[in-house]
Amino acid sequence: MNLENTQVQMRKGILEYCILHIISRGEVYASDMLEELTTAKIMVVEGTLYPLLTRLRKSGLVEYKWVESNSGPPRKYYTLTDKGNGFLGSLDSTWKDLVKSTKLITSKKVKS
Amino acid sequence: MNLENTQVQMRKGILEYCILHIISRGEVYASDMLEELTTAKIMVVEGTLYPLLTRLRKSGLVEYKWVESNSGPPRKYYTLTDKGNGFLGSLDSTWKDLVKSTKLITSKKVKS
DNA sequence: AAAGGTACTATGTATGGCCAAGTACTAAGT
DNA sequence: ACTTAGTACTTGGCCATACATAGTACCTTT
Repeated sequence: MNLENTQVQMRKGILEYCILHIISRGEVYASDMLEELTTAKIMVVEGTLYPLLTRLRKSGLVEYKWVESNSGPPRKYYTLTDKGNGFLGSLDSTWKDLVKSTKLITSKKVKS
Repeated sequence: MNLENTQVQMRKGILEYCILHIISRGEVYASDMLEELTTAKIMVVEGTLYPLLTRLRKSGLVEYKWVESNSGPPRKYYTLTDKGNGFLGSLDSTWKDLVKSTKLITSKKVKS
């Protein structure tokens, strides 16, 4: 039980939420997402992102289409399905509740 | 990949953070923690809490002393160690960063 | 002594993030 | 034409946590 490990655990599920949000804003492919996540200081590696995208697709939350690139191999451009949109809405609520609950716990003063 | 599952994943790591916070405010035993977590709408069951407390103890973040109860078996009252206090401080930063990063992602407007 | 409640323990399952190695395609250098 | 480097995506295995479930131990009440 070290710090690094706990930080990893804290990210669980949140990544999925962030990815769905990014995709909801327009067609993107994996490298776009990695860039945006990195900018937001959420470190992610390929081995995490690609399996996650596969899970999302298998669950019918996202879909993709191949698009040719003029500087490398073709890319999978992802978009949200209707189901994915509904799911994202639920996650919004879940996340807000979680932040609120945590704030309640962590901002409580020492009992007198 | 259903909603309930994702909600469980989102909680990972956060529970540990909340528990440490609760213990940091004064001596408590398991049922006290369960009550406070439930009040904050963070649902936890015994099967999750007790193993977590054991992990925290084995890592030297918390310690406990037995205290007799006048209405049942004796209880383990937990307190934070110095190490636990330092750890909690780091988690505070980690959590704040995570919330900030998530906000950055989820509040971004659709690209024009 | 029996019944019920409280406090804690132990075992097994599932999931997701991560590492590491690998495939496939394109573009540029020689 | 062949090699090298870079980009995009895939796959298999490992680990830690949350949870369900069952079980142990102790105390009080009747």
